[in-house]
Amino acid sequence: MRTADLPEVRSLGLFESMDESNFDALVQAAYLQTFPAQLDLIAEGDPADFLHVVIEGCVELYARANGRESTMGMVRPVGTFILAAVLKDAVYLMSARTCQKSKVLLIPVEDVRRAFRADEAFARAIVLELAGCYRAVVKEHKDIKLRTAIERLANRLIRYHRDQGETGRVELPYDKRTMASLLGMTPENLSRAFNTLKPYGVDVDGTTIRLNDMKALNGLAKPNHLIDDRTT
Amino acid sequence: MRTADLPEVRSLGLFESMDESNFDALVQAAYLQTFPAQLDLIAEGDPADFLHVVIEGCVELYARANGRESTMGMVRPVGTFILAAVLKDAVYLMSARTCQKSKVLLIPVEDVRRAFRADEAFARAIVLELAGCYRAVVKEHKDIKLRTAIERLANRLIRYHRDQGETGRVELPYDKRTMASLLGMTPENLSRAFNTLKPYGVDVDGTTIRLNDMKALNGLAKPNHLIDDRTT
DNA sequence: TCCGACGCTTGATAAATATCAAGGATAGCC
DNA sequence: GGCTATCCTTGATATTTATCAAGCGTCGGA
Repeated sequence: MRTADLPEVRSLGLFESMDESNFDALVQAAYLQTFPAQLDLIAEGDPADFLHVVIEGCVELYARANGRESTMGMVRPVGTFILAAVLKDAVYLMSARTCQKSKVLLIPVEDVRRAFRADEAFARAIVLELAGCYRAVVKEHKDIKLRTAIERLANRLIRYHRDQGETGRVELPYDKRTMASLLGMTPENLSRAFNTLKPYGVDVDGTTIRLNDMKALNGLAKPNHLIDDRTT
Repeated sequence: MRTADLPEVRSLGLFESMDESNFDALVQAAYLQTFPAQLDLIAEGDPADFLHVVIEGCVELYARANGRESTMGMVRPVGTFILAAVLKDAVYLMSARTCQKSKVLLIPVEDVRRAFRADEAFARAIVLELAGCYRAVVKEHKDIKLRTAIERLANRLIRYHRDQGETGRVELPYDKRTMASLLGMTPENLSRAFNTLKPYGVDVDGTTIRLNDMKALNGLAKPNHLIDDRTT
């Protein structure tokens, strides 16, 4: 890795409490690479080789089965992916590809494990990151098992609205096809879901959504912090 | 905890590599309790107080939202639940109740965290358990996003069949209402799904299922080890 | 400027799944 | 034995979601 990138990486939650010498050793072995958009980084079924940390850009996690494909999640800075596979020394359960030009830190599995053993602060940070990812999937799973497609969309809009500062306008972070897959529906259905939400003050203009009646939208969506909050 | 139960607990994967004194301290603080069937152990939204380890019996994890309820998973010996909430010091995302009379080891959160800090072997065991739970949910999530209800049922039958020694007969481990919720469908739909599988050699007699044409069933189900294998 | 590719939308239809209502089997209990 | 509660199944129907096909708009390249 280039020394110019060191401070940036050092300040990430995952590494900031690490011992200096352990961090140096970890970084010595790691690669910080920039990938173009739409590039496949890993494929499900492959054995875990590197822990991936997204530094810039955005990475899509997706999975395939029976000829179908579904977006399982999106990783933005500063998030990791396939941490569980690395720790268990198992194969990847999901594939990953860049959505945009992205900078990714790649740390060989054996070095992650060595640092995990050697550095208590790193071990604790890893565990918190892992627990966070786990809880995120549980929430996704609750979302899809307990809500209809329209409720999922409504809640997602409310969530993005909050994330973006409650201005009455939401900018969709991904194209609609990706949004649809992430929400567990087809693109056609997403279009129709937006139409269904029109009476609740949801106006669509490309990737910009206006939310004109939060009260009505909240009434329909019934947001639940045990599903929609990302931080807890 | 009663001293009579000590060896049994000591031999669990989570504890067997622990230092003697650390194990003693942990066990000193823990409770081994037996609960009757259908008893609520924790409720989603409550702050994490104990790490739960199922020693005997069976515990159902479930969640509610918008007036709906869904079974999120089942924990059998020797599995833990709500480990992530304990480690993150957060609220539970799921509720839990016993399915049968069950023996559960309750370890106060602060003692788990202390042991995690003090004992490297315990920390590693915890991480492996957490990573395992995480991967299990990812698989559940893939199952529901990538398969139809009938495919989910077919694959579940194949999985139980393998677990039970491939005798051509499967004993359902839970009643059909619970199976339906676990598989993300209504009880009525489960009944119909069984009927749909009849031409594939699936014969239902109460909780006993005969699988008379594994080739046909496999052809329909297309099992995928990245979804159906529990160990990796 | 025109063209074509692409992403999105819409309509028509089909398939999957849920709901509501009723009926049967089974098991525990008096 | 008969009663009752519970669970499961079945049928009829409604709702939700997907599929297929076409059309519309935009954007970038020739």
